[in-house]
Amino acid sequence: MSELRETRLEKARTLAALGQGPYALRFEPSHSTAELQAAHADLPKGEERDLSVAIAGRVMTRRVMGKLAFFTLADQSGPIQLYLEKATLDAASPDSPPPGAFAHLTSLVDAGDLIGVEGSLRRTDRGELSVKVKSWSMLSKSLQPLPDKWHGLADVEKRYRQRYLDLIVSPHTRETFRRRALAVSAMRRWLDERDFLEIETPVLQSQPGGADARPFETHHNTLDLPLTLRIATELHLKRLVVGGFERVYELGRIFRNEGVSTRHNPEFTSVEVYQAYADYTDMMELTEQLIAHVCQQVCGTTAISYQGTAIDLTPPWRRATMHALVQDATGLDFTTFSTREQAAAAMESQGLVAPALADSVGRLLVEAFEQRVEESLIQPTFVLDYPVENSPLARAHRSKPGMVERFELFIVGRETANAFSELIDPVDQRQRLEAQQERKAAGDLEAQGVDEDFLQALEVGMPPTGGLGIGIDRLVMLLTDSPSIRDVIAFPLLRPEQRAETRPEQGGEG
RNA sequence: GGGUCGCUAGCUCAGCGGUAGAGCACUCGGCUUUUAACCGAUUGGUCCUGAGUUCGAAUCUCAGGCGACCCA
Repeated sequence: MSELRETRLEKARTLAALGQGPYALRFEPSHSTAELQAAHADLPKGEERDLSVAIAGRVMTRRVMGKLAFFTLADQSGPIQLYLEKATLDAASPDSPPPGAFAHLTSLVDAGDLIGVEGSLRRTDRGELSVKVKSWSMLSKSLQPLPDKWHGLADVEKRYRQRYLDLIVSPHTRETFRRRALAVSAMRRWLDERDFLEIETPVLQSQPGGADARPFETHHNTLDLPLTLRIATELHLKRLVVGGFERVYELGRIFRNEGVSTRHNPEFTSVEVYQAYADYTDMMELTEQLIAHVCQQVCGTTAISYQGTAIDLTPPWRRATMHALVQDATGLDFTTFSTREQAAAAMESQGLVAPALADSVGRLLVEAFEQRVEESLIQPTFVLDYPVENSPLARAHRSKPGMVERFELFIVGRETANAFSELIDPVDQRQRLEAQQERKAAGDLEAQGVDEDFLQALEVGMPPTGGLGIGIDRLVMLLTDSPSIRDVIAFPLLRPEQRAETRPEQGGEG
């Protein structure tokens, strides 16, 4: 409450009068708490090491008992105990005005404050390595109380809205974002070492493309130009391959104007990788090597556990065609259907739904896959060979009519990566995009349009190329055992909270 | 878009028609080996918002807001 805040403001004023900020310019720690814990693990109970260390961090808990006090101070690396003795502190700071350095420390420092301390090391009789403090300084006064020290922040909404509090009190949350950073940097390093160049492509585009999704719309004022945020990086990265970059990638933010769920956030991160003179079988190898490497770097193993299920990411991974998987699960062999009606009737006989929007045998095959197979693919599985109708940017299969050379990677029942032997024939590509355009005109909001500039690039000649996209957020969910995508996005999209002061004035009736 | 559940003190929660509660945090007092410190005292509320039912609503009803989960 504001009374609590007022109390802390008063303490801040008192600190200022004592020459203690309360918002310091800088402090130079000599160690992190984890370094101290590691370096002095051998210090026996009740003994001291008379060296001088300086550490900075946030006061997490306070235990004051008369002329002795224990604080827990946490920096990024973790906690350490402060051993605060009145006699030691007062003797080391004789110039401190009454009632003395110890009293100032215990009465003006609250849980949540950032302080710096200098002192020696001591392991207490109870075995806790502690900094025996000789002097201290206020680095930043907190005006807000910390969440419950025992229960932490249990309210998920508060954890997302006030992620800073979640990070302060939840080591698990900190570890999740540390792992995310490790995963992203391991991925970049792996690609860089193999001569892939990361090249940034536009987020603002006049024509969205490269995926089936609804874009966010915006506007450029000076050019008076309607623009959309990118829904994929595909079409620009391919232009770069046309331009002669044989190995390119981009790891960055993608925006899709769709719903929010445990697996979807309107802005998310993908990496797309393109390798000239390669096909989708090369991309399968690249995918399993890359993801296994990242997993090894982040988790120290490729045999992990996700929500209680053991997942083995050690290559090689299972490969199966969509046809075979659907046949195993439903008994239906989609290669034998020549008309949509035939396929739909067969599906319905097996209790599957054949929606009207799925207007071809191929689209029904995908429907059957989604209804009966997808969620059962727990261990990493490459699902091969998709119908051409659903894959306007993938090249026709070398031996299977009506299919394209495409795979999606499924892990724990979720699509985690998507790759093609890229379509490089500009005439075929134009027909495919025009078919998309027709669907769009017929009301399919997610269908793609015809990107003339991209088609012109293809006409200049694009080498045979393998392309791959990986959903970083879903991969990080797997590597951090997180059940929701919001657990791996520091600031997930939420509706703005309606605050009292921003509420509209109560006026006339509705 | 549909369904279920939730929203009460700074935090974690109880209360489920009859004076708004507990633990922690805060404030004050005590305490030199604590680590959810302890002991004692105090303080703290738009019970998410609005309307309705009722002698009386945190509690029941309706509408709305925000969120979680499931489904599409």
